[in-house]
Amino acid sequence: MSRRVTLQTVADAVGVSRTTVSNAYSRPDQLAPDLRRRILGVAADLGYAGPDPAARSLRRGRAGAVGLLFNEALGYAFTDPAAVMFLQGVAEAGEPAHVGLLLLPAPPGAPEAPGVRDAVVDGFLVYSVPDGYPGLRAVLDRRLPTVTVDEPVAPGPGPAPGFVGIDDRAGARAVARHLLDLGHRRVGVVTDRMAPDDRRGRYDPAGYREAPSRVGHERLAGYADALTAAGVAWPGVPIVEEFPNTVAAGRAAAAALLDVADPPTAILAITDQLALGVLLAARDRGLAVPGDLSVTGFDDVPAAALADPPLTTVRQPLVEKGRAAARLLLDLIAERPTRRVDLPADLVVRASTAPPRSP
Amino acid sequence: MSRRVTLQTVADAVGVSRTTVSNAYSRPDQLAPDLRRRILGVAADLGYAGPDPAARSLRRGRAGAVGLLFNEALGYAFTDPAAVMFLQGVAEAGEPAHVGLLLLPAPPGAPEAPGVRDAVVDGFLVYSVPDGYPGLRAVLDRRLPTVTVDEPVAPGPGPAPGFVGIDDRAGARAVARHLLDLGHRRVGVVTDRMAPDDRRGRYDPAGYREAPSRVGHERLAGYADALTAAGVAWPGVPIVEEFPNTVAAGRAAAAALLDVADPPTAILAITDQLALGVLLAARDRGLAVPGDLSVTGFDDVPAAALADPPLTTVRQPLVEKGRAAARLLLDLIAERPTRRVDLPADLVVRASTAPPRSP
DNA sequence: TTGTACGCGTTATCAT
DNA sequence: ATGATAACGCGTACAA
Repeated sequence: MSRRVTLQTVADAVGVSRTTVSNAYSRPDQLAPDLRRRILGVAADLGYAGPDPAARSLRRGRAGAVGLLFNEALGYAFTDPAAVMFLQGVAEAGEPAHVGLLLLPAPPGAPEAPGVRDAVVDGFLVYSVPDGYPGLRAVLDRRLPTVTVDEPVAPGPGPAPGFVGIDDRAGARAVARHLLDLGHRRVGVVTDRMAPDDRRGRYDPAGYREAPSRVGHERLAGYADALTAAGVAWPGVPIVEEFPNTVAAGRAAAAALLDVADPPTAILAITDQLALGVLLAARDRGLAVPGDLSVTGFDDVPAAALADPPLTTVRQPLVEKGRAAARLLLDLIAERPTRRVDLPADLVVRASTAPPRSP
Repeated sequence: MSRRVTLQTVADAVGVSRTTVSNAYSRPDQLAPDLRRRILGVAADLGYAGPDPAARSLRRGRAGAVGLLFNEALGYAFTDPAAVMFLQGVAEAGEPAHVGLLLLPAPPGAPEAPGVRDAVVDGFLVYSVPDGYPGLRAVLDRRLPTVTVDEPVAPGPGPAPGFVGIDDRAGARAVARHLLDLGHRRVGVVTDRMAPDDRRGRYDPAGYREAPSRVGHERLAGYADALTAAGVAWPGVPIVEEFPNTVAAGRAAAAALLDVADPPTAILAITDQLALGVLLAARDRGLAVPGDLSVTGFDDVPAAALADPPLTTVRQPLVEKGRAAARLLLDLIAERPTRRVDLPADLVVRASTAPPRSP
């Protein structure tokens, strides 16, 4: 077995210095064109695959890629339309800058995050990962430029992370008020996991060991704002927690809300995915939406508009969120001045909401 | 400005050798636990971010990540449900192995593919990229373990690429035969780009400078098999080419097929996305599906079942394709024996097809 | 359990 | 236009 082919091998074969071969690849203008051709030719004959990216990255101090961390298993992320749209935005903004996107495996369960430690990247994008997740700590420990999305983090040892988010509370307030304006007073709430504790069932704000997710907290607070202002006792509104953020989970959570003596006339779901599940649960029980039950979501993923009936929800600019996050990170990496980005969240009224049958 | 903190800095501060500090991070069992704690403590005080991944990767010869190349701009890939499901499968299979997924920016337009050249990876996954694309050449030049999906490539200078695909021809034949069995004889075809030439409009097999995509070629061949066998003259069936693979493109392509004197009673779309667009084009013209027009797709993405009417199509196991591709690549990287993987493609009859109104 | 010595493959700098 | 030299930061025999 012969030794691995490197710049030196090629240099020796051509009879020039390593530097010249390097230039042939990385700075074509520093070279006589025909010498360059000769070098490339010999390299091809020798089976040289080009400058080693790891060595190159080590020497130059740049990686040409950014790492992405998700709050769930990677396979799941591609199941969540909101995450996919975010990724789309990131890709759109990153492509012109020629940066690769390194998706990191960091399941919430595993305390270690070897993928994060070994990632050859210039910075990190952290999507919707509440402070306290082990993978997030590993990211912060890398002390690289970092942007968190949706969930702000306590500043760590490294540079202060950038942040991109929306006004979840105002959005939630708007959709809850919409329901109240229609006349609803008996409402229920379906929420995704509120903290890494992985609880299911009746939500009880007390007793969480881990810090809650900002998004969950804010959306619930927005609902509370509106309901309280309308005289509906907020602790008293039934809230069911389920995960992950899927249609199936929404269906299950709605069951707990619906199968009681005096069911709500409207259900606020904290995400569209969950709301889609609530729609199914209503159908399971022969309940007409919005006749017997009004249902609202949050996010406005494409499926929301296509649902039957089309979902009243809160729109957030998901793709733009990805673009903004990527731009912010690129600015951070280039040491350009940056600022926090807050995107809007607007109520979108469609056909899944109507006045309650019996007020 | 002080010098950058490295293993050596920490070693000096603690009064041990570099090796020991390295072990503290990478081989905890080679160390007295309390010495390790002291080292880690000093490292934290010094602001040491841990072993540099580029240097580590250079030294060990492994990257812990695989590169992914797409046939379209990255931003677009997240728009294509089939691509997203593929990614989901890849992520599922890659996560247990702790491999990162490096999504590479390589727009078909750009002849250079710097992202590919600089990718610190152990292998490549190439999704649906026809031989001849510049980015693909760059991948092959890296001479790393590679798996191509859907489109086989001519063996290059490096190791022979693995391949994962489905029996597109059989699937296409089945769906075309289904239409023929229903009594259709006047059909039209809508296809995605057949080659990198980026043509739109009436398809003419001649005159392409670039090699055609295998998938497109095979699916058309499958249609031809069935139609010819039923006595329908294949060159004679109108075929319209559009791109990219989107609902909008399908709508536009269908218009060209429908707005003629003697329109087809059925349209075979080469992908579900395009078929969904055909459905829209039919609605635009007040044509009932399947009453006035039968429509078929290919892929069976989730939206196909949810369409109005639900789409008759050919199912391919998209997520499984991703898993298989990732497993194959991992095997290749580990120098385990591998084989080509062929997945099934099955006809799924739903409500978008029926006998023609007037035979 | 800890230290020594060397090499991983490249690019920046400066000289020629 | 080309070459010599010195980092870049780390892992791993091997010896102690």
